[in-house]
Parts: sequence; structure tokens; C-alpha cells
Amino acid sequence: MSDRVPGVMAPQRYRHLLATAAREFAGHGFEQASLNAVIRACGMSKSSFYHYFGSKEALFDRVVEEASAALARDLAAPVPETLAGADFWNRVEAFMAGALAASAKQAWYADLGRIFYLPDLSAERSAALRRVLAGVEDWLGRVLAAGRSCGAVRDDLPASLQAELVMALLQAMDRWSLVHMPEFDAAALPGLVQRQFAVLRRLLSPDAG
Amino acid sequence: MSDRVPGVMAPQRYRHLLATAAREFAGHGFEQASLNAVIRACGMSKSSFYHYFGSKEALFDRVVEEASAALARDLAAPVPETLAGADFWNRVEAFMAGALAASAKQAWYADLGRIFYLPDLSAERSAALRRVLAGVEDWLGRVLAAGRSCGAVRDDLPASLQAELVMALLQAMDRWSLVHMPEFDAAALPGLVQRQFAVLRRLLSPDAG
DNA sequence: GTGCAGTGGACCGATCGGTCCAAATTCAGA
DNA sequence: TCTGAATTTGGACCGATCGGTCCACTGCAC
Repeated sequence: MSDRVPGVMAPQRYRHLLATAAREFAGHGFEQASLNAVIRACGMSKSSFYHYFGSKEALFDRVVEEASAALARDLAAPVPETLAGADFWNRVEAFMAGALAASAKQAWYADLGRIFYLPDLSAERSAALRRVLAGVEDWLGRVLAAGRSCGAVRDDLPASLQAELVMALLQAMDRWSLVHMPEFDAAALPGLVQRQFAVLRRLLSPDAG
Repeated sequence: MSDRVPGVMAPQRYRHLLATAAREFAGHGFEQASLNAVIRACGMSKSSFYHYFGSKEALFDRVVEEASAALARDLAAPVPETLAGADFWNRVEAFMAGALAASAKQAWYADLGRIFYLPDLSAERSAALRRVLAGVEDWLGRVLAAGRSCGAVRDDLPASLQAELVMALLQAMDRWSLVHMPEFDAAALPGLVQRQFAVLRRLLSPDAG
């Protein structure tokens, strides 16, 4: 009956470990996160952990890999070049709405978000995180290029700067929402999200809208 | 000849200690910063340090206090309400140019900047940092209010969100500049700074400019 | 039985912030 | 100039925590 496979953890313990680790890493960053705390919370002993993972870094990499893979699976990010056209901004908005809905559904995804843009310092240690960051950066860069190609995105600033600004704005909105959301009633929420999207659009659109 | 005052460190040693600590805190955040590394770098022993400071936290507080006091002295931030008027944006731009010039002059100020917006986690420990953050937040809020009162700043988003977005943008520009500045020749620099300011203005101005 | 995946837990060396005390240094009063 | 108190210092030491190692013991499969 048991689905045990040698060298592989039982699925539910594995999920529990990764979720606990994700929370810990998201909350404290890689260096400050306590591996001891994670395995303690999972009722796991040191030797058991090190039987399956080579190091704290390996656990971090696994968390990043699994979470980003799941997110990519759920998100179905469009090929950037297909966004170009007259309704560039409508397509972007549609994707963002979908992304927002998906990420609100899974705490797992929020942890991944906090992992990959809160602590710049953690990135240096994890090849997996660097890979994911590079992937997002590349995708965003191509989206911006597509927007420029159809006149929907202004070109008076370096694209790399625009990408950094977009990431910063999204992160700031996220952070603000976490803190101030409870103050707003649910009815005002869709309008707020829409106005937040409008901020991005205003930032990137050429002057003569 | 010696200007020794009981219970007070010799001025140059004091400055060296604070500067070293500022760099360490800015680079690693409060928790991850190594007090041992700081005093080692200053050729100071544990007991000497603890003779003058009660704790690592006290050192952090002192760094924040001294740096922010020096910055406030150099900056001469205008009373927000005096910015209101037809040339709100010109006044803001003038102030920002002055602030940029002042902060570029002193490495000390850059460290303070990194200290107070990179690690949200460090803020919880230091009353001094919380106080400075609250002061900046309050000042920025009043600037935004002044801008609204004269129609220079849009009011379709919560002011607290606008403040957070402004901080995020400034930080992102800062970070981007640190990385990408070397790629641009000095001639292109003033135009770039101007366009970065234009980004802020575009973010905050009402649609019908 | 025998072998091996899996586990508990003692243990390691390093680093952390912080304490303590005795020696060194400084300085005032005689 | 000597002396005694106060200030300042070096450095051993403390308990805790860290990531990581090691080994003996379990329990199941063949």
C-alpha cells in the first residue's frame, strides 16, 4: 500500500517540509532563516533532513524550483511578442488580473514572491533563484520591447530601468495592499486594483496617449 | 592637550567607529551585521566597546541618529506647506536636485539610505530608525497633501499608497543607477536624472496636465 | 538472516552578542 | 614627585545558535 520510493520522501511530509521552509525563507531571508527551526517544526531530525538534502542551500533551491514551476504551470504567461498590437495594454491587464487571482489563491506563491524580491542578498547563494529571476527579467524585458514595438510603451528611458521600476511598483503595491487592505471595504477593491494598474500604464505609456 | 571627556570617546575614534558600523549595517542589515567585525575593523576590544555602548542596538541607534541629524542639517528640507502653489513641481525638482547633490557628496548618507529602506526587518528593533522613518513618512505625506491642495498631485489614489510608490521608485532608481551608471557617459547623465524626475511627476500629476 | 533505506540524537567547530575581571593608563590632590 | 582613585583597556570566558557530521539503531524487503 505504501508508495514509498527509495531516496524520495513521502509526498505529504515533503510538501510540509517545503511549505514550512518557504515560509521561513520568505520571512527571514536565506541567511537568517533557521534550518533548525524548519526541521523542528516538521518534527524531523537533522539526520533525516540531511539524508534527503545536501545542504540548506539545496533546500532553498528546491523550494524556489518547485514553487516557481507550480506558479509557471498555473499562470500560463503569454509569449511576450504576442502581446504587441493595438490592444497591448488590454492584454497586459487581462494577464495581470489572472496572475493576481492565481497568486491570491495560494499562500505558496506569495511566499515565493517575498523570497525573490525582498532580499537581494539571498540571490547570490542560490543558482535556482538566479535562474528564476533571470527568467522573469527576460520575460519582462521582452514584454516592454513588444510594447515599444507597437508604440504602447515609451522609449525615452533605458529598458532596464523601466523593468526595475515596474518591479519596484508591483512590489510596493503588494506591500501596501498587505498593510492597508483591511481598511477598505470589498466594494472599493476592484476600483483600487484598476487604479493601481493605471499607475503602471501611466508610468510606461508615451505622453500623447 | 588631550580633549578627553570622561565617558566620551575620542572624536576621531568615535567617527571611525560610526562610519564602520554604518557600512556594516547598510551592507548586511541589523541582525546579520557582525558587531565583532566592526570592532575588529576599528582595532577596538569588546570591553572598550561595551564601556561606551550598552548594546549592538545602541550602536545602531547612534548611527541612525547621527547620520540622520547630519543629513537633516545639510539638506534643509523645506516646510512642505511652502511648496504649494503654481510652481509646486519646480520647487520639488529644485529640492531633489539639491538633495541628490548633497547625498552624492557623502558616503555616510548613502549608507543611511541603504539602512533605512533596504531591510524592513531591521526597523522593528531600533526606536531611532522608526523615528526617522516616521519623520520622512510624515514629511512626504505633507508634501503630497500640499501638492494636492494646489492641483499638482492627483487624488484618485490613497495618499499612503502614493507615498509608498514614491519611496519605491526613488529606491529603484537609486539601485539602478548604482548598477548601470558606469555604462553611460557623463554627458548623458543630467538628461537621465531629469527623465527620472519626470517619471515621478508623471506618476503623481493629474491627467489633464 | 542479511542488507539497506531511514532515523534519533550526540557531537563538532564556528560565530554570535554579551559579561567579567585584572591590568594598564590617566589624572587629581598632596 | 609620589600616591590612590577613576577611567579605559585587553582578552578570556559564557551560553546560545548556527549549519553540518557521524554513528548506532530501527524496521522493512528480499
